[in-house]
Amino acid sequence: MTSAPYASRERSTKERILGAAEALFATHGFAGASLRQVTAAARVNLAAVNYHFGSKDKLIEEVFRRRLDELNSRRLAALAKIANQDETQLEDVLDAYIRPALDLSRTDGGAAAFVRVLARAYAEHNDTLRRFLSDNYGHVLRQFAAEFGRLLPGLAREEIYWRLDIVTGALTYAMADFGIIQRKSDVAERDHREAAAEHLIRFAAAGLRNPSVSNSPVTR
Amino acid sequence: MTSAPYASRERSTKERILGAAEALFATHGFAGASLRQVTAAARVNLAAVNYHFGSKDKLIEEVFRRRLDELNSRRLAALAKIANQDETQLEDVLDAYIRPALDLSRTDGGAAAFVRVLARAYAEHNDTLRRFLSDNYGHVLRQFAAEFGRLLPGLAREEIYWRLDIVTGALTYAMADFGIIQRKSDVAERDHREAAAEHLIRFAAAGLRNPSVSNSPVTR
DNA sequence: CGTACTCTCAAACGATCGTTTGATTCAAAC
DNA sequence: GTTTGAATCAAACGATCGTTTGAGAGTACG
Repeated sequence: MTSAPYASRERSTKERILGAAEALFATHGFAGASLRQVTAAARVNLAAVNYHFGSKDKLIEEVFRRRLDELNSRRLAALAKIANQDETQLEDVLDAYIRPALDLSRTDGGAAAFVRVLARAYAEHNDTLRRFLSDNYGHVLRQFAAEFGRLLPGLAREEIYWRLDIVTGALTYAMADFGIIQRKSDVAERDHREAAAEHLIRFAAAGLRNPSVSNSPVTR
Repeated sequence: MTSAPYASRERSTKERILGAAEALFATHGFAGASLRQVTAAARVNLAAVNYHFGSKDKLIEEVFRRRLDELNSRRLAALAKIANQDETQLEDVLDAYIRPALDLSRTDGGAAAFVRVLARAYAEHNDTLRRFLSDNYGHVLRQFAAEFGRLLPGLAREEIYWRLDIVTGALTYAMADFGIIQRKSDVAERDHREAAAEHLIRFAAAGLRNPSVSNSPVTR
């Protein structure tokens, strides 16, 4: 149980599988990446996946849980530093929401692939996977919504959620590097992400500060 | 060639395959939906796909081309009505960009599934598919960027593209119905989409109108 | 009629999929 | 030294995949 005879020679078998699966799922999708590809990339035996995780589906779940827990705790830690303080600006809360996500997408060591896995999970529209995300995500969203509501007292709670939803959409898109903006070859990945984060925060701040309209349709 | 003996009895075999493929690709992904599922749903023979389209990859391409051409022409038609006119508001251009996309996502008859296929295509991160989208999409984006630039003379062209990219992200997210906002059971699908479009347009207008900042980091 | 051609169909092809099996390796427990 | 049990391995399992085949149905044209 606690021995793990091979554990010290490098990263453990489980970790190598998780890393390889994360990268391959991001590139080829859950159905598109086979366990043979995963185990070959991780340089472990094919049977190791079913031995350590039970099945391919369980492996997918584990890939999610590992990164999502880290993202959630980073976001909440950043929020805790600024919540309910007088000098807190709207941009600070957006920063706490956006930057951990974009940071995760540029971490080396395999985490970069996760954001595309996450985006794909949304696209999969798999209800069980969706509920899994909602369960591990809902309380974070509620805490951010509360802080946004404090800084934007003129907006109804439902309006807050509408706008936060828009921000999340743009952020998800940016995380997956979907964008049409081609990073110039002389701009480092880090700088590009930083520019994306700043643009997104400023854009979102302006959108969130927009005064609420009563019930009229869009001005035409 | 022109006879098509079975064509008149219902929709053609090709059309039935395209419709079924669109729906199943959206639900299960390109790799996850098999040709046996597609042909069973379309009530055609398994070999019909390879006969009419050549391969599964060609079928995927055709699913895209059919809907993308329609979206592009609708957007350009809406833009042509308002471009380069004195009384045109920023919201009008956003409407021309956003509403055809959201309309397409609520059209019955199968088109609704396409938006999720489109979102998935982004997530797939397939370079050939990406280039295909860029080729059939780039000129539309440039025309919109030109009109936005006319209405926002204070913004550099690169800044326009950054912000338009953010709008596209939020729109893609909304099209796929990824949102965290749960549509209430007493709200019709149409009304929900309409509310999403209006929120998105207002939010994006505020974000676009935000004055450009020189080179300083985000206000903290 | 016969010929030509398009389309459909059942059946099978080889390849690859996720999973299971049973033997083997190796470190720790006794 | 023997036993124990976790971990790894090659090999095979049945199922399903995309694709191909060859025969047959149906229409149009001479």
